[in-house]
Amino acid sequence: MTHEDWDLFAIVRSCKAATFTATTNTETPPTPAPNTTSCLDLSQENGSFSFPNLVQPTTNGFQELQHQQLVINFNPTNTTSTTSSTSTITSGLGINPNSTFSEVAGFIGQQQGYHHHLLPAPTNHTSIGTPTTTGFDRFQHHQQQQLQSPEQNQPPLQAPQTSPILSPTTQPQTPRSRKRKSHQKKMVCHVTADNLSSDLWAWRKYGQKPIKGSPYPRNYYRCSSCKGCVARKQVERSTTEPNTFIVTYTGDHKHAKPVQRNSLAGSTRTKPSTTRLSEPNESVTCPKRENACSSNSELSPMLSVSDTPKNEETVSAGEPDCPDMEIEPSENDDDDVLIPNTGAMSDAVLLGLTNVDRDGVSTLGIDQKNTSGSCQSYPEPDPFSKPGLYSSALGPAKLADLLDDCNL
DNA sequence: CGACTTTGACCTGCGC
DNA sequence: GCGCAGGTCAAAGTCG
Repeated sequence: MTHEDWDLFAIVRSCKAATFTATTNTETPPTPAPNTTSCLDLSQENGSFSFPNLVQPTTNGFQELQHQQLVINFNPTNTTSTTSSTSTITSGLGINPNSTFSEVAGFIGQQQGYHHHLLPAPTNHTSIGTPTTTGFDRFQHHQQQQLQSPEQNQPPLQAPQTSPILSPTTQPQTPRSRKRKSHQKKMVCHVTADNLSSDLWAWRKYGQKPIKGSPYPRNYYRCSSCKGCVARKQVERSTTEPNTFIVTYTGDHKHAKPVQRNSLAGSTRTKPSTTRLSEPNESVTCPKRENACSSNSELSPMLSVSDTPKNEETVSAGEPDCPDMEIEPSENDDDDVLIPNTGAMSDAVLLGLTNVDRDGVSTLGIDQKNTSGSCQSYPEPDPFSKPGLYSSALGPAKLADLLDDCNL
């Protein structure tokens, strides 16, 4: 398959439903039959599927946060704290923002059969049932909650600070802080290749490295919605579950969450066609950088997640975006603020990790660069790096073409 | 022209 | 201290 093909395929997939397997952990068993839900479907349910933004007229991230918080708040048992190693969070997949915990749980359960996600994992992993996009969002809120604990009911959503950017706390951004990521707070999400998604954030690839012990390279992305944004995302294919990708989010978004999926990302390549796949609220969309930054008010206090060394909190999201979220231990809780992204990433991205034949066969086709050490060669260029792939603002027409090309 | 991807080089943390 | 591996930078090239 050619590079092109792959790209197309990726794109197509990204437009198809996202399938999330609720793989619970790395040690997970065979990938459960994917719950196939199309993006469209998901978004249909009342903005469910965590595209609250898409559905609700949000002008900034606050509103979203607010309602998301609601979702999180309902969980009294949520013991996840910076110190605890386990917590259970359930959030609604396509759930009404005002939904109660039970509602949400029920919803998830019935909808995805993620019941098990509602239960704390036997291990130290935390399960979270979160739907798409918001797997991270929710997670984020969860964190926020934690942070806000006592003294603060501090309205995270409250008036945005004047300072365009960054909350003081989340401002590490020292030039080139090379702190070992492994020690940073991060969220690990396991998603299936089929899982497409809806990552509203705009990501820009800035590196790719072969990972020792894995035939698949790891791709590094940073948020491109806003210049100062330090949010990062790493995507790599699971060696044990070829069909599963491990997405790791680190850093903190310094701007409002885009309401529209990857809109722009500042790219001129992904020309939004006249008709967007997404919703109406474009005005609020993600921003071209300037806008985005200006509203970062929403940045709320993030919680440092877990610190239990070795005990990662696993957030199994019942949501497609992040069926399996793990909060990795971090040594430095202080400086690393974890920000959940919109959980899912586009299929294109995910798929990009490896070339996968249309029949699902992985072909390891990625350009590889070898920086130091183990060098593996990947025959083909990174498929999802092609312009327009990552940013998913494809117009229907274009999409149609692509689909056509893919014989889909 | 601006934003993106690619990719070699560089930097840093970590284990020995 | 050394070397490995992971993470990031930044120049070059591409694309719309």
